[in-house]
Amino acid sequence: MKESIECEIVEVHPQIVDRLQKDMKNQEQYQELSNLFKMFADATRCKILSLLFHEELCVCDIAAILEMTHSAVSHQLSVLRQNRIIKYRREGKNVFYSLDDEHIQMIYNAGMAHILE
Amino acid sequence: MKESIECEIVEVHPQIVDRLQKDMKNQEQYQELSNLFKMFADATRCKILSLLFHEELCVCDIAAILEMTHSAVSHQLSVLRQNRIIKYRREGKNVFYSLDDEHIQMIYNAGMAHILE
DNA sequence: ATAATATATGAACAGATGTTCATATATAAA
DNA sequence: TTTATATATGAACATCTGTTCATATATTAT
Repeated sequence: MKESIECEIVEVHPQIVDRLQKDMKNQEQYQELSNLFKMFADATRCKILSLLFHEELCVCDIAAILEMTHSAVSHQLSVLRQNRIIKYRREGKNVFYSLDDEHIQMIYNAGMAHILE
Repeated sequence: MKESIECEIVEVHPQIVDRLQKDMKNQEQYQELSNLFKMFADATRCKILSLLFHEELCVCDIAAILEMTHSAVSHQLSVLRQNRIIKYRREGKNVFYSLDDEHIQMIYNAGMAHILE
């Protein structure tokens, strides 16, 4: 704690700290942003999203493609749905999922571009 | 388990499943992609990155700006460094951190565009 | 060499996350 | 209505994650 308190008083570069601290005022925005990225921060969800880039799919097909239980897939779809990443449409017994907006693919592609460089 | 086994045998749309399953072969790539997004999936790391978009900064300044302990900041910088998101440069007692490549800001901006829509 | 400052790091801990299992709901067919 | 199929969901559990605390290392000044 000693070093911490001293450094807050002494501040290595006070003008830099003062200037940049103003950009940090919107705490909620960073929380929202990190929550968005959290949706991409799991391999299963990345796979689901990359599948939905092709076409809308029902839970059963996604589970079959990924060789996972329906429950695990449904839970992840629920997370993605609650975070407005995907939307759904019921058709008889099936529920078809698709992307909610095209920003999602842009984020995904930006990440993929980094991986593939 | 019953439903799961039956559905893997019956497969709701076999041709769709067969076709899309081929894209799923590169499991490692999805792991790598989700690991990349994990770097953005924490509010503290998002703040650190947004600071480094402006200029290189030392640990002490980042800690002062974010009003966090040096230790917490240093741990996060260590995570970002190990994942090649940021690089560092020592100058006397200070260690200055900066972005490792410009893809990082593109990913961040794509996420921010979604938030701000 | 000693002290001070800046940063790094290991261990511990609490909280978050993802899957599984069991069960519930919804729709359609018989 | 009963049965089968598709999906959803709550609880439990193990694992992962982020912070704190204590301590270590590195550099500079005295």
